[in-house]
Amino acid sequence: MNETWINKFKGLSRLPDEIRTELEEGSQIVTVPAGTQIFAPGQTADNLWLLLDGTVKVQQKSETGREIFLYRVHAGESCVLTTACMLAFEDYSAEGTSETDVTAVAIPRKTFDDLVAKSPVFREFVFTAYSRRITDLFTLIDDIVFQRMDVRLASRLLELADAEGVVHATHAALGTELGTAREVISRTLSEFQRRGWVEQSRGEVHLIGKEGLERLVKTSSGHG
Amino acid sequence: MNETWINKFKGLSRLPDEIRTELEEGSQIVTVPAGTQIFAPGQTADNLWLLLDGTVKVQQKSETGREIFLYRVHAGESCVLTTACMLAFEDYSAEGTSETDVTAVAIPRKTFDDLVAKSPVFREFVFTAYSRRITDLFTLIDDIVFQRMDVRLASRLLELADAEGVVHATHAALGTELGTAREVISRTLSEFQRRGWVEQSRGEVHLIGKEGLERLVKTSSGHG
DNA sequence: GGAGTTTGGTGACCAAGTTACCAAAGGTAT
DNA sequence: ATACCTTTGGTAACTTGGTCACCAAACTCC
Repeated sequence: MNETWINKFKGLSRLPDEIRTELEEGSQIVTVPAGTQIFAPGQTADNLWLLLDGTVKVQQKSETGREIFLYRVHAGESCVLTTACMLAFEDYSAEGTSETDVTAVAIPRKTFDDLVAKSPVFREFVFTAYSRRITDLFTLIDDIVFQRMDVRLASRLLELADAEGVVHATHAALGTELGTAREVISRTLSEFQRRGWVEQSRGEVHLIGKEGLERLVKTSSGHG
Repeated sequence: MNETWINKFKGLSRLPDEIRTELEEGSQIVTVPAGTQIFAPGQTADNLWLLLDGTVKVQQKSETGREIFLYRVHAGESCVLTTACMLAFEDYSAEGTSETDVTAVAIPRKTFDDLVAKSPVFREFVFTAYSRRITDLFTLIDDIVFQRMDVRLASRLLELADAEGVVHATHAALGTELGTAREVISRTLSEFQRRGWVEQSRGEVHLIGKEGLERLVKTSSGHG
């Protein structure tokens, strides 16, 4: 079982055998239930996490008590923000929480440091993860500044919908995801409902006209 | 001369002598005039730049043609975004331009990779730079989402003022810095003028009542 | 079933972004 | 100098989004 997880990570597939062994033996598979705080301000992170299963949501708490969603870490990705803490000894104000039950590989600082020193492939993997996060944040900033709320909400609903086209989230939660107020979500969802794109029930949004939402997103993002 | 620049970087002061030598001999001091594009989408970056003098402004161009300022690299800091490109072979949509004449140390990819492998101190320096940028971006997002424009403008004016308290920038330029429209800057500056905090002339804002601006910033940021 | 909590709805209001102009200041060619 | 163009800044009307205050319906827990 231990020999297979590395293949879940594209950037690690080219690792030479001896480094693979070191990585496998120097790390540990862990599981945490949904809703666990993985890292938080003031908390020392001693492991780099590579997600095998589940999702982790990273959000920023502002001093005024409000929150904004920054990004989501999926299976096959690394939660590189913990390394920021781990290696740079910097304070950060973001926190990570498991949204689902999560299985992950925990790589302790020592193994991490060792592998970065020894393996060019591992180095590249880590730097790629960093730069992906940075470019993701650029995209987020662009979105926040230049994109209309209705477009952002439509696109997020499409992302969050399950196989049945249902989004399990309260208006308040969607507000946090997009860094806006619950009222704005309520307003916008009413409008979507009026247009026949969604139906609502407590804690759920049913997408019954995905085409409309998709059209809104397509015509407004990019060069629309 | 070459032996002194390393001391400008706090994180590098603990470098052992042999690594210092390798860094000095494997890198090069370069100068570029104000207004030069240091890196840009689609352009390969082959060097990590450490700024000795001057400032570099990093901004994002959105597909709609608008721009938003992301951060400014000062002397004593590294322009780590180029490494993102360098190591991760990722597309990014941000571009860097020298705002002033700039002197920098250019570390070629090979030297960089070598030093990351060999030196724990250099490794920490690089990861610290990355995580500082990431946390800076978090702060920026927080600002954009939760802070009022007048507070953001006041704080930016105080940052950009020269020794005489004069900011040399057009309303449009300030708009780009803050990711807002020129009209909003004009409006807000008129209000600042009405309150006796600034005087304006073409391309310049004179801060004549810094206390007012500072008070506005202080009472509104953090727990105000 | 009653009390408290969570979730969603609404209206009024304010802040900020957009659109569409215009005017003033500066630069340039002749 | 003057006519022309470009850059910069001003303004009004309007739309979108965020805030505040309050209420009602739905769920939970005794």
